[in-house]
Amino acid sequence: MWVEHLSRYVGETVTLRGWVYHRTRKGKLVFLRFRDGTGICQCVVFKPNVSEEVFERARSVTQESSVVVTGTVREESRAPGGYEIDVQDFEILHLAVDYPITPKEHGPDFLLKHRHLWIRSPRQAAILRVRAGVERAIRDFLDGNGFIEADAPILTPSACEGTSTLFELEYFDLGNAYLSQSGQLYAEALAMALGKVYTFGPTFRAERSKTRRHLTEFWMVEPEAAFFTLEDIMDMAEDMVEYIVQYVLRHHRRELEFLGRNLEKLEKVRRPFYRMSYTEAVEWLRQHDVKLHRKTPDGKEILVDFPWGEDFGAPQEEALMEQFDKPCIVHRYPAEVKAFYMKRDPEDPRVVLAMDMLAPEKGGEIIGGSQREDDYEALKQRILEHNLPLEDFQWYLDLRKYGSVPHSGFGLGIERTVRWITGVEHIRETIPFPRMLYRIEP
RNA sequence: UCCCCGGUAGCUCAGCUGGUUAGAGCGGGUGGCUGUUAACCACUAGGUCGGGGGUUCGAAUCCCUCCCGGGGAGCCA
Repeated sequence: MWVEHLSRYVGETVTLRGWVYHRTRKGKLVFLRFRDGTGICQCVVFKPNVSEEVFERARSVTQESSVVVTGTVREESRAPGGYEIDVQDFEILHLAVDYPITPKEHGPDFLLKHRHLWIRSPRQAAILRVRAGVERAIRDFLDGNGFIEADAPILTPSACEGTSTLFELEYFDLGNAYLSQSGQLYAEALAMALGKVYTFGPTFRAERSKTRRHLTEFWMVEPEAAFFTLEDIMDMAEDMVEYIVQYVLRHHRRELEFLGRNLEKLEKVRRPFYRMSYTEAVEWLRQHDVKLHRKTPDGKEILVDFPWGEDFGAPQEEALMEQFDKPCIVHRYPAEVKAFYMKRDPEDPRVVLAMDMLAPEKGGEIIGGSQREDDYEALKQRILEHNLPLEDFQWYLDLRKYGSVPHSGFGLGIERTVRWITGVEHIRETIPFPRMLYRIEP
């Protein structure tokens, strides 16, 4: 018997097992806010209706004690949720002593130190339910479109996107290994075996970033498909994000409402999304006088017109997105600012066939993807240009040696997507146990 | 790595232009109340004012330094 099914049992006597979320005492009445993970319901203990011992137990029970409640379900407009339990019997399984998180305000440091308890609060539980919904929607969409889930390794021998952001560890007698920062290279090999694949798992970046958009451990889904071009992968990314948002609206409306999310804005997330090339985006930034902070060699800060060739930072992306009410894909970035494996645009060798999807409402970058370089010599050249150890990439070059085909893929960050859809400000609330620059516990 | 902000009761904060025994609300405890929604009322316990050093007759308050946290930049999903 769970709280979520309570409305089916009006007039009946039920037994609920769970925790005391809140208690109010009022003379001969005790109100208990009871939660069991599926929902919250109010239990009323009225002294004349129960034994002396039961009333005393209810009166003295503490927040987050585990309890068994037996009583009659009734509709009651004064109760939060519309239903309440008229208690006949009340048993304490375990009395919680000095539960630290009260219904009042707390600071982020305190809450994060108690993350193992913080997740019991209704707001955190709602966010984690939406997260589960986002993950379910992703698998639903990809499985339904013929993509095979194929997991990439987490322990890897080399870098994927450069060596500055890797967590390093010792791997027996074989030297250093690293925690994966992307499953993409393996996804490419899997796509050559299975056609359309996706990897889904945790990834790790040893970036020293301290913002509300960064975690050192985050989850990413990375679809990769043989014979897909940049255009194909952009269409698919739009399809998938539309599906995720509409799925969550359908299945987690209650949680989104509880979180205070503006649902009308999410309803608008329908294809087609906006699209512009990097070059068009630069023109827009210049026309709208969005400048770039630059440091001169003598350390002075100056403002300059946004130069073609520079990568966008968060301030530029935010300025660009203010005009849009749904996501926008920016494509064809300068080759210099992007990863070595991205294919050059045959129509403009200065740019690569890459794309980022930016979410509106300060959602930021949620997707990064590209068409991959499929020519053996060109790829080898890029690896050398980026000063990467060729021997580590021999297997990856093999993919261009034995039946190379055009292929594309992208990575979608789960936490950033959950952050955007729920509207929570900080990414630390979108994963059960966040890993950040200065925080690894609990 | 760099820039900005902060650290006072279990929690959230006030006090900080130096001056007696350091305050409030919440939470805890005790008592009161049959409808509370973060209840209310009364009483009560609770503090090396982040650590170290310095200035001073006197430091929570000023200075130095270290530690911890928050926000942002860069980098990225």
